[in-house]
Amino acid sequence: MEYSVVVVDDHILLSQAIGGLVEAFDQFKVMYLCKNGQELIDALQNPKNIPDIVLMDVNMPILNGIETTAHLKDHFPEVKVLALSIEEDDATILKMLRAGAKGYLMKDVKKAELQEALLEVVENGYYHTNTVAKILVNSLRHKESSVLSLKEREIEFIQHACTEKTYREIADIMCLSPKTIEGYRDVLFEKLNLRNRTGLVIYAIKNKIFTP
Amino acid sequence: MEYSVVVVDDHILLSQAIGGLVEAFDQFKVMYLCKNGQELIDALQNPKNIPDIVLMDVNMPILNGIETTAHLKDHFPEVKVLALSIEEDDATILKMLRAGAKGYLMKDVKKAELQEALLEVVENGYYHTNTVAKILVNSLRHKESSVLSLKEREIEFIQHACTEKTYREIADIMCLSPKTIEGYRDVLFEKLNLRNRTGLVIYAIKNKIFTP
DNA sequence: TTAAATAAGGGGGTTTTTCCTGATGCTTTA
DNA sequence: TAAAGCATCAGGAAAAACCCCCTTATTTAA
Repeated sequence: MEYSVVVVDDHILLSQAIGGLVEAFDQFKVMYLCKNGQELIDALQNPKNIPDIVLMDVNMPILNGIETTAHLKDHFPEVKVLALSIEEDDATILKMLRAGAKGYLMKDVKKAELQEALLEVVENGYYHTNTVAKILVNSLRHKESSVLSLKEREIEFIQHACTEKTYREIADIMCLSPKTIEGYRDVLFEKLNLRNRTGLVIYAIKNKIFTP
Repeated sequence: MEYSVVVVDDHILLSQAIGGLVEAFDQFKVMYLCKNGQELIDALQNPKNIPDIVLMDVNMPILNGIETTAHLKDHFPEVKVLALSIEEDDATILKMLRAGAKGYLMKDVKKAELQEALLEVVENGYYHTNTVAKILVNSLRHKESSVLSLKEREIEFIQHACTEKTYREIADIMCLSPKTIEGYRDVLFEKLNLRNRTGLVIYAIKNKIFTP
């Protein structure tokens, strides 16, 4: 019995290449390729197009891997998502797993490991490398820290702080007193252990709160 | 006659997958794969390992695509480098071409275009997509602006400015007077049209002078 | 071989940021 | 219902950042 696989990746060359690898595995067969999450969801409207496994990239235009995975968990829970990405930061991996991915592979895995991961996922329902396991354990210790505990208004402020605006200007835009803005800043410095605005900017970019 | 190809990419799965695609082309054969520029250069010490074409990723640890390409231009000019990357920003593409790459492919090209590019490179010596051609034209108009006209010392300063250090601390590290550091800053603000340090940080990240 | 560009440094003043402590009112909750 | 939590705002001081205008060598280039 062959398991069916769909590859979702906005880089066509890569999805074709990865598809080629999967085809080479006896137990697996590529059904089709998608350029983004929306294409996949559209395709799944036809029950004939429902695969056993989706090999999903994380960064995609239109509908990214996280949103797409969450959608699949709700509407096609029988489809197993295996994330495959060059993103290595903890926050992204956690988001993906929380969205329902059964495993997370860095793109620097070897061919054999891809095959093993695919097999594990169809047979046991999940596959996690040591790296990912460590991140999971860590995330429990630091319990939902950093990004996840930031409030909406704070995130909005951070995004403005990543521009050339002064705090006074940010206050005007957010319709708050400059002193309130300074309060936000002070709380964030304390909470995130930062010394100054430059640190905040770097933090925001690292944690994808702001994208340059 | 078959042309020999070497794939250099730190993501093993990708280099294997791309290698698989290349193998499928009648006219081309994969000699071996490398995980970074250093591995490639080491391998080339043996004349038997010199390929016709190198398919080179840009972002790699140890020795990146730009440095590696520059080294090949000097030491193995007969080897044709075809860049293959997800990086799409003008500065990177220009650096790569200036380093001696014969073409630059985005990773979202189709299989057929990869084959065409490979053929063009061995037959005509170069292959450029419309996108890349446009960037080249543009770069002539804006003649070497921005990043390229920054001096070594300025770049070093910018990288420090992207941390939480104060200017005084940066001055100590760079063994310069704080006033000189302020001079660097003022010149950069003027040259790059910025208002404050935050702007400088964002500029640095956008232009890959600093990577968070 | 002058002139221009570059690199390093400085004086002094203004603005912004940073760091305190504390106050008000509103909502949640024990 | 009293306490606790939270968002909002304030005053003031000190530090850092920003801005302009300037000097002195050294190197480069016309």
